[in-house]
Amino acid sequence: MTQLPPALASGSVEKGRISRAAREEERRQQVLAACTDVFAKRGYQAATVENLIAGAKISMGGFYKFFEGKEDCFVQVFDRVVAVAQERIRIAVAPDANWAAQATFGTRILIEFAAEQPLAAKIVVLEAQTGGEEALARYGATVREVAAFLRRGRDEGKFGGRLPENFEDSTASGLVWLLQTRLARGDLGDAEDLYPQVAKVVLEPYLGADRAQQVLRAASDEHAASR
Amino acid sequence: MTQLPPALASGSVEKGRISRAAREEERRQQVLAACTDVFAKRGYQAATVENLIAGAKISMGGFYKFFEGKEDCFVQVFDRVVAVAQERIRIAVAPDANWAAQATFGTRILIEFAAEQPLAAKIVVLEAQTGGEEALARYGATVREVAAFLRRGRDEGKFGGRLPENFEDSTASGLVWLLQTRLARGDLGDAEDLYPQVAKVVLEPYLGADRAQQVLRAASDEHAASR
Amino acid sequence: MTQLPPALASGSVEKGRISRAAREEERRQQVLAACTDVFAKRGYQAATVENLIAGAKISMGGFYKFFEGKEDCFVQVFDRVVAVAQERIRIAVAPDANWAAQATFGTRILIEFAAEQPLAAKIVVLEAQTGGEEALARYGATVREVAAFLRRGRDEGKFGGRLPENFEDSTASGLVWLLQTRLARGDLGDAEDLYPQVAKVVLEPYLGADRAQQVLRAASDEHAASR
Amino acid sequence: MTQLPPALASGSVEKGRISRAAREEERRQQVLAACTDVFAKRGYQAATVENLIAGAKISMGGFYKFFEGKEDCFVQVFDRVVAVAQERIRIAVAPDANWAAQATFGTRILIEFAAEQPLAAKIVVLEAQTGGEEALARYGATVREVAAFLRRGRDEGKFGGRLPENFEDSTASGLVWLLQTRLARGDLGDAEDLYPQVAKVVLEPYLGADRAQQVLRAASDEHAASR
DNA sequence: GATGAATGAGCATTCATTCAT
DNA sequence: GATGAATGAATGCTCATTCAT
Repeated sequence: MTQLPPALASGSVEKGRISRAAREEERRQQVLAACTDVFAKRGYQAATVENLIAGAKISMGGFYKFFEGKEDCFVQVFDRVVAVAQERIRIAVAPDANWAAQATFGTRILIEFAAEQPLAAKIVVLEAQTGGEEALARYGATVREVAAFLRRGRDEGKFGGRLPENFEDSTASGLVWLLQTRLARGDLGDAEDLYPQVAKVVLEPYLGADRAQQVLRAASDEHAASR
Repeated sequence: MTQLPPALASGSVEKGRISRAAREEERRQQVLAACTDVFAKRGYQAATVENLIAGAKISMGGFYKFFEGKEDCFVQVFDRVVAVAQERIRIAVAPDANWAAQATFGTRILIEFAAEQPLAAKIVVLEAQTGGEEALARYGATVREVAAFLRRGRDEGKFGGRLPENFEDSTASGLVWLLQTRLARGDLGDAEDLYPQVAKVVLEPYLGADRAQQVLRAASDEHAASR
Repeated sequence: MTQLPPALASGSVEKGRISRAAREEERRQQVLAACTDVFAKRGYQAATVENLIAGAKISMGGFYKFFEGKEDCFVQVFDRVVAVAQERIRIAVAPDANWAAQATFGTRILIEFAAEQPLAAKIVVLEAQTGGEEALARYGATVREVAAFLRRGRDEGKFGGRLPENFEDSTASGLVWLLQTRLARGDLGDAEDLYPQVAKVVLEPYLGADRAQQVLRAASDEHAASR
Repeated sequence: MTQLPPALASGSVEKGRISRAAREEERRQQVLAACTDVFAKRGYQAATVENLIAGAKISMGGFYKFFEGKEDCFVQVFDRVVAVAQERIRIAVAPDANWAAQATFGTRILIEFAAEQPLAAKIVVLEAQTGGEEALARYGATVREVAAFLRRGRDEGKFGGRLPENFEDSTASGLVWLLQTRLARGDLGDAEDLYPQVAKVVLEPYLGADRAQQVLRAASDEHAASR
């Protein structure tokens, strides 16, 4: 099943409260993870609430305690997947690194995430298209966030200036889709091979082929060394 | 409305029969085109049979004469879009040209097709994901066909050998998605800018950066000259 | 079952059309009549759509062809009952008669109607209270119509002037309720006894006790003579 | 909120027990009063148990300690409203007074009660119709009780003999409905005007117009004097 | 053959009631 | 004892498919 994020805050002392709140949060994450899988396997439209409660092992009433309805459930699932991915990147990427390093590393983390949790990735990329208005809005917002990051790359290299206006939007959604399609077929092992290819597509438009190559090689060495 | 392919064979002489068969085929194409738009605009799941018969201006009974059901309708729509695209490529691309030329030209045709008929493209790339088992199978088959063509590129350049097994599958679906996302936003005008970028992604892995550049430039010149 | 109104227009000649339109209208009236009974017997809230389709012998789909939903069904039932009662009164009461005669005769018709179709009466008086917003609005409008007629009685006698503003509203709903309660118990035979009592309550406030008595006696004689 | 009846017996001495039993009874009355309002405002069917516990400020478990279920809650609410009204009448009406005096005074008390607590009145007259079998039975029983009292008026005047068998049932429920409709519109101020009219309807059938008038005038004078 | 009215299985959602804590 | 989270049966409604005309 789609993995859980590690409980975030855990410094509390008082026992009873912890246990209650923590167990609730854990349950919530379990439910969201189970729903992620159900949505991913059946598709947003085809997944029935009955499928969801069967998958999450909650009752009908429990479902409507957690969520306002099926669409709300999907939106929360979507948000959780995005949040988990963002958290992973936040933890892994040095905030004071330069753009190229952040982009390279972020790409790697994303690919690894998608490789580990293809169903979660499917939610964000594919099912969001049929998950109702709210889900579409979230999808758009997420793509814009990624695009906004990429756009900062225009200041990095001499090639940024000549790019078309919406270039980053295409790159952002195209890349995620690339991952998704690939991983949905179960080729998780290829993720490692895929990474340089993807990173190259990200970097080249901004840095040019030569510097992109340099950056990638450097990152690769560093990664190998850190093992 | 999504455009019709020109009637294929038209060398027949006998008048009554022709007229009958031709009119039926024309009607069939009209219906499929109308259904393409309905599916694209509403999504496979949300489109009701009533929407389809309203869009195609046929009766309920007529619908079930043409199609076995809603899913069959979608599959036929899907097949028709693919067939039309293939026909266009078949007509445009010289069958005895080398692989690089075919790839370059085919890419251009595909991009132009998607730019002209974004709704049809949406059917193939997006809605096929929620169009039932059969549709998914066709989607997979289509991607594999494209991938099979690409794979022949491995014999062309010295770089093909080191590519991962499933490399072409990713490229195939990734590229189509790139188009779709871009065109769904209404940026039809950018298609022209998009083409070299896409073609580069297709050619480079097989030919290397330098020869890819050459091929593209040559194709571009030829295209400009043919105008 | 709650009785049907006689088909209204019947002078058409063309056979096919008549038959079609007439049968549809007849079916419609049958369905409304059956729904009237179901709503009356179970109450608006307790009646399920399944009860209604079982009672009207239509399918689920048929129900939603006829009605937008359960509330719409109730509103249409309500409107039909009111329309039938109004039609009866319109036919029976001479339009150029004076107010007292109209009131006397109208009261008789209403009582007879309620005696014949207690379930229909229950719809208008009781169930309308729990039949949703639209039904409540219709109820209010109907009561106001009756009240408006009664109010014209203020010009007839010397007593009208001293009546409180909302006097007619109370009288209107009170009287119908009186009928309903009485008839719901199955005492349909008493309707004959009830009539003079009710008419008296209607007339006295406007005409005074003496003239009310006169009018009633005259009406009674006329009615007896007409038999 | 619907008012509470004064605690009934209070002659106990022992402090702890009193306090315990009294507090429980007080709580019970508070809960019933709150539920009265919830049922009256939302209607029996629309009121959810959650609404009731929110209104009565008790817990879910508490609710099922007090009541067997929603219907039982409604029945108890109904019974309490009837009991309070009866208690008021019992206190106000001299038990050895003649029938006419009791009827006149009782009518006044009832009207005043309905004017003060329209929501409570709504429970008895309107919502009881949709409050389930038991509630309907109680409604019938209550109406019969009132009718039984009225029926004793047949011995009082020379007119009682010719009245139809079920005359009193109609009068009883009709009158209460008259009040309800009137008060539901918010015309609480009119209650004073309404009283003579209602009392007249009650008395006349038994005493005849003249004696009814006398009795009413006498009661009116007495009432004025007692102020 | 062609039509579109009729069918009814299936779905999302609500809420009275129970029972573990 | 008191609490309120969990349960799941029941309901209003949609829509793919059939079949009488």
